[in-house]
Amino acid sequence: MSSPQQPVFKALADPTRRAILKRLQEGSETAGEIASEFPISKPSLSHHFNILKAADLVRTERRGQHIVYSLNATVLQEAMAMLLDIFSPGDSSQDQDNEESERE
Amino acid sequence: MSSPQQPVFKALADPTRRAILKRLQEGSETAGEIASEFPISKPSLSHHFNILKAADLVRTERRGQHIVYSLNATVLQEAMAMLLDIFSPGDSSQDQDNEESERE
DNA sequence: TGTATATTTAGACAAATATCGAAATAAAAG
DNA sequence: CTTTTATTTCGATATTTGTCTAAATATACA
Repeated sequence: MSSPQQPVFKALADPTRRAILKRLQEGSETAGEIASEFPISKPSLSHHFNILKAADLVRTERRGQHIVYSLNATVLQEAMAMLLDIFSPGDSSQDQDNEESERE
Repeated sequence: MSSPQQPVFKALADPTRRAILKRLQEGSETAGEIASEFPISKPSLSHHFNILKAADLVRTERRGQHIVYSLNATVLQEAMAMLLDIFSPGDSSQDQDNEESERE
């Protein structure tokens, strides 16, 4: 319960971080491997990792010198559930074409 | 195809804007009505409206002096679809407990 | 212990963002 | 045409964000 989604949506707002998540979906990777795939510096990536960790979107595991990052899909699902809730609150009847409720 | 989701996720990153979307889900409202529900100034709200419009998350309709805002649920659905794609790319079998990738 | 490799932290800086009050625009009403 | 009401645009400002280089920490290994 009590999912503080602010950090999750903040984390998802950056394209680099979304790309990291997508990459991690295909399998856990070390920080260095991820860094080698992006055109930004390792400290910058580390900064993004911190934001993803703060949002609980990724988990880390030390393996020798390496730190392995892996995806936490549960939080991603919760974020989706919250989006679902926005456009159909507590009900499954989503009316895609939101007709004009003429109330004054 | 070709959904430029950057502005959508940026728009969803702000709690005020998510609250606006949630409010609009319950029915279209004029700018003034929405503004009266939030503790920030009307120019600030107008700024948020612009961001939501740029992301195509809301539509507007002039009605006399008022401007009526309504939700565009389709774009919200597309954002969810993209989240879905992050944690299970092109497949529907979502494994909630992402154990250490025994897939290739 | 000392050196190499992997990753993070510290500090700085430019760009983006959220906010405001004041002024501008648009439509309605007198 | 002037005033009133609704909303946006303008200009300013403080905070947050993404990025960098340099330095620090942590582990492995000779």
